[in-house]
Amino acid sequence: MAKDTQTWAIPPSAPSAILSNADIADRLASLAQLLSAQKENPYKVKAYQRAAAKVRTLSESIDELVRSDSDLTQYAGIGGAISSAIREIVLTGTLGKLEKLRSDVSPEIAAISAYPRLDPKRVLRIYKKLNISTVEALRNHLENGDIEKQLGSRIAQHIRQGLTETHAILLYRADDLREVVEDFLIERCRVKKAEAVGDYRRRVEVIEELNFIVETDDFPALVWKLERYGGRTPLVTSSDDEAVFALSSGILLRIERARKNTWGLSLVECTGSKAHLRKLTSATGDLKSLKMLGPFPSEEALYEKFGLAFIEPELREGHDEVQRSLQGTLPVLVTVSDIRGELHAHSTSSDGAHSIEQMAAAAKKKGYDYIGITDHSQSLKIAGGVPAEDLWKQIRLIDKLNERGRGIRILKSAEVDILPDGALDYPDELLRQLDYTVCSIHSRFALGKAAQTERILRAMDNRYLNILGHATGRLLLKRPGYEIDIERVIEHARQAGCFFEINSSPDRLDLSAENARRAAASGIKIAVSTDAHSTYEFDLIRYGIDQARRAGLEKSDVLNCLHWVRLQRLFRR
DNA sequence: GCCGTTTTCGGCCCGACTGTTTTCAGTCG
Repeated sequence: MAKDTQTWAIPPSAPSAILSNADIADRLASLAQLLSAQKENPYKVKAYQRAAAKVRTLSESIDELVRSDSDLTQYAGIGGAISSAIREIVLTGTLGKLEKLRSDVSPEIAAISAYPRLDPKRVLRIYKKLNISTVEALRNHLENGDIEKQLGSRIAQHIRQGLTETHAILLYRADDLREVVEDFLIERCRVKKAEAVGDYRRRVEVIEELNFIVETDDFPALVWKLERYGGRTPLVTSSDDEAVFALSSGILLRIERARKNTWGLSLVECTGSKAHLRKLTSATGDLKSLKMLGPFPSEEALYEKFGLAFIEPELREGHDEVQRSLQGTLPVLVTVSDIRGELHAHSTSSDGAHSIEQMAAAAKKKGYDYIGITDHSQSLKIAGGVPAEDLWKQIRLIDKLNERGRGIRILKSAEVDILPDGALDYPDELLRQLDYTVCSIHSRFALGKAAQTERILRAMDNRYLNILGHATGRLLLKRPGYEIDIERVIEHARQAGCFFEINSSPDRLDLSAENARRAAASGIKIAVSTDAHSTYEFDLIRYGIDQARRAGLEKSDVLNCLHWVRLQRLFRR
């Protein structure tokens, strides 16, 4: 459990006079917070928040940039006013506007501003509801579950993230961060080799710690340089060949020293989960003592030595992969290049950014054979849900487009809302005209587990339900999904001939790898879909494939690795 | 407050539903 105020151990060599990017970002975020509490123009509030987030991602030292008179408006989200504010922070150590606001607001809000990630409006709501007035009480009510019980999981999640010292990030953010840190290690720190390992390499969907192994002759010099990453990056712990830093972006950075002739061994040690490594050592013996048996310059060399087949990083979670590696029965994991088409994509007919023709052209460019257009159905007004009569027209339009032949088949479909009573959001005679459907829940998340499960089962009883979209509705780091009895849903899907999807949107990744593994174990094929709302989002398929691989899925487990002809048969119930 | 090749001003989703904080803020994609 994170402590209230954690003071990182900063060795005397650290450049403590220099403001870190995190220090600067915190002040901008605090200002945003107080402006929001004052009911300032919400776009101004957002502008400060965006600028704070931008500052957190930079590896350059903002402090140094200011002192060398660099132009900060080169960064997106930082304009004239915020650039001046940053200059003031760096050169005077304080921000007049922020200090003034702090002295103007109530003591409750002033106290909240020590936690820049908290939304003061939400906190004040909680204060009122629970009749409390301090951050300490807020923390207590969070820990004993009152906040979740009385104000819901979304608010509780927000408070939890606002009060804790480290802040997990989504995998796709970690991808950007990995690139920036790796560049810094190689270009600025001059390490001979660097490779990301740990959860990141296993493609875990939420990252709390970014791990690298590096090859370097001078580890202390590397630590010295990393302490200057982003102006100043606090060193949390260090030893002769390992160091942990607290990055501005909120997560920890762990650097471990590896050596050329045991690089493969280090990769294995630093990539697998604890459960995996426990099982692995039953085949290899204690990994630490393997150094004597080496060299192991590559993972392949190590696996070969112990008669193991190569275990893909995504599988190293401690399920049955070590055993299957020994038996030579590991799955051949699905890859992005196995995907033949997209089964979940939106167009301008509902809330997408591009037309059906543009989406089709982009899908073709990706080498796909088919693309299903799954615009929202009529009930989902907020997302421009397509009225029934318009869907009839869209069906005829797609028929025409397909007649003209564009080198890609456009599938007639819809993302059909599953209504609270389990009915589908279009009449059967219309659904019958579609090539297939994706059916999803977008409302009434709080029905309760039993009712929510029944709702889905009833929807599956409709023969026009083909794929259950984002089955649990989770949004990573924002809200847990609605509660369902996943075992019952999987069993019902199996009997009814329904399929699931892994929604590749980086904040959904729903089904989770765990649920996808269960579904596949029941013999149910899974669509790996992007839910693209623009042509750019087709590339998110990578994240869906990551999770599919973590679930151990092979090409034959994935619906959209099939030719349309084959798929068409599976969709007829 | 930031941004821009249709814009240097007027945008920056948004509209219906939910639920209990009884009058509107939070939420869904």
